[in-house]
Amino acid sequence: MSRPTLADVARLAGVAISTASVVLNNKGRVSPATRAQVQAAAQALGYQPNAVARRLASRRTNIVAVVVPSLANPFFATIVHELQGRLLDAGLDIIMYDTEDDVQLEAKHTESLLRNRVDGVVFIGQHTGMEHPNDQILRELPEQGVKLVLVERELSESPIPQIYADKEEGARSAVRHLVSLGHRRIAMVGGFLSMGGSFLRRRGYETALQEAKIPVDSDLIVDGGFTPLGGYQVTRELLLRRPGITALFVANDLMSIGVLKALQESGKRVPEDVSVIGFDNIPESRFLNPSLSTVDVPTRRLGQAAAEVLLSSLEDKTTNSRTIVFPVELIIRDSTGPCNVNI
Amino acid sequence: MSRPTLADVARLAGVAISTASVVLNNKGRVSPATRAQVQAAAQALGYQPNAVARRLASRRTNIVAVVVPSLANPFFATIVHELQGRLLDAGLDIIMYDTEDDVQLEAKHTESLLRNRVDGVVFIGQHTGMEHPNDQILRELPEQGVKLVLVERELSESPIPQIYADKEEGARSAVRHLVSLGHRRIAMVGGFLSMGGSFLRRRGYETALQEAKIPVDSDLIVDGGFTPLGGYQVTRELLLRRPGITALFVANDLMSIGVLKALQESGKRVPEDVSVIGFDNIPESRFLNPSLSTVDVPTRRLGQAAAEVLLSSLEDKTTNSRTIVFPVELIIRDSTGPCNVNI
DNA sequence: TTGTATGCGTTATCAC
DNA sequence: GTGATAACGCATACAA
Repeated sequence: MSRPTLADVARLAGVAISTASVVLNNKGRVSPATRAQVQAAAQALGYQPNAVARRLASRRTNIVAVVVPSLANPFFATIVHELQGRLLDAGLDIIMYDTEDDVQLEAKHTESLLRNRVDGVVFIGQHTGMEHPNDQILRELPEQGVKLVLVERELSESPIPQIYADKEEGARSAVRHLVSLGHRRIAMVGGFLSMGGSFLRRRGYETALQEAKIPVDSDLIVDGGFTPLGGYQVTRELLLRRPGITALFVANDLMSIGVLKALQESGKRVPEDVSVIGFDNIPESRFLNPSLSTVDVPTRRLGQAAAEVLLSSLEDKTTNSRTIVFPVELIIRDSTGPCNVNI
Repeated sequence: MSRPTLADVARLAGVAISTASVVLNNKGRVSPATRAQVQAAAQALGYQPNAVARRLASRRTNIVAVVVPSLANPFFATIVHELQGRLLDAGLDIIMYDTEDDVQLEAKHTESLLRNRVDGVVFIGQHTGMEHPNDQILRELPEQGVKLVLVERELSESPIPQIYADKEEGARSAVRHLVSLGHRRIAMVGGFLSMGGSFLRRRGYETALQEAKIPVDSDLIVDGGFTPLGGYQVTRELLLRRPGITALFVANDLMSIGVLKALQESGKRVPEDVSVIGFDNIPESRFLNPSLSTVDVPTRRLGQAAAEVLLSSLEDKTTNSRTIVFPVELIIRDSTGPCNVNI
């Protein structure tokens, strides 16, 4: 037979459907006797409430959508991991949308999430420094009655809560660290530069250079696509074009792995000949050879904070719009050292 | 005003609700004229069908649940990434459950997915070599009318489709590679050994040793918890306890990073003094120092295959129970070399 | 081709 | 306390 419904439970318990509903939801006052009967009946039938029907009737889905650029990216996957834990704890269901870094897919998924009448949505992205094609869609979500939280994604002049790490300051302090070691020819390996992928980090990089009276040479800024292979290739190419560089600021640790390899293959010692500093502080950074200086990003806390903000936003009727910027920490290990080149 | 319903559309178009429904679902025959009217009305109102109501009425949710041990684990995250892409393409929604490697949570999530009346579920796990506490729950899912696919998780004597990589054979060939290089004191760094986390790899390891007439020394089998830090710690400890080992088979590449570090710190050269071979072939392995010999696991194809099997399983009424074992490939790089120790 | 009527499984608002 | 009963928004079998 098919799955038991509330009607089946009520019939077996000898009560009305509404009574059974009240009991199973711990709502109104019910006599202990009938309460026990209903619970026994539900137990006996192995009754599992139909969440779909419940949603339709209650006008609340208890679903939140999580929109993420790519689960294949450990940085985002970690955020999602933390995020979903809290959300699940709160009894919510999570519909996951992986946009695969595709703007069109993102828009499509937004429609889908709307059709699903989700109560809230967490949008994870990357600061681009420019208007994102889907920004307008995001702005409209609250009007549709959907609670929204942005993680690592900016939306200017908006009351929507935004949560992100202070990557600009992180980049600035990383580059200042290199400068303080005497480096002046400092390259930057970014990711998705044309799409603004490492926009804030680039701005921090440039700021730090300017503060040190070092001219910004856009020829020293290359795009490694955030992958080890990209970091490797782009560094090889950079080394040929600009053999004089003594330090690299790399926009994430994953790329740094490829960067270190390229350096090593070309006979450059790290940090004696060239210093390298990464970004993110992924678990493996500490164990690279040499261990990687980097900037620690509190990835997990980003996810936790997003969950908390959304949760409270879901409870309150108030449109609380707090924006949280997490500080970032410079981690100095063995891949950065004094500049040994006289200029 | 609230969101428009099908009734609103029908009213504006001057037709019956059912007609509007038929038009928007491309079902029965409708005259081009009314079709256009309905579409225009829907357009004008910005109508988005309510997926919840649709599900309740159609007795099909078009939702599939994905249950994964941990999204923080890149191996699983990659599988999920591939998986969800196909599923989303097929117009399905995905409810994600991260069990955080917790058996109880997994059981709880299974109830939740049942309440959601999902059409199908993809269970991702790890071969444990033993009965899993939740195995019984899995066996019952099909009875509830839920299509089920298992990825990297075994369920003995079951018609449920199972998809996994041939990790046992991979481990065997990895260890045989070490043996062919003259190694005899070969340690294994596994993960979650007590929970059977690297069960198949361990079996392959032992088989290869036995084939080479090398006695299995359980003292050489340690648990690194699948993390770089774990690999590092456990290797340091192993080196103290058993300085004579000349090769290590490591159950995943992530741990290998820590293993290499520990070796380097203790003055061992790789591969001159000690050979190391990993597992998974993650993108960074090629760029480690030295580049890591490993076993390539077609992670992405696992996800793709899971999607395809579930999709066809969702269409057919037939209980097609195909089990797919993906072959695995030995990748020899610079971290393995001839044994230079006379025994 | 189009419309009517019923049902999907709950929640929620009332009377009783 | 308890029980009818009306939504919830849509799909679908059937009638017209």
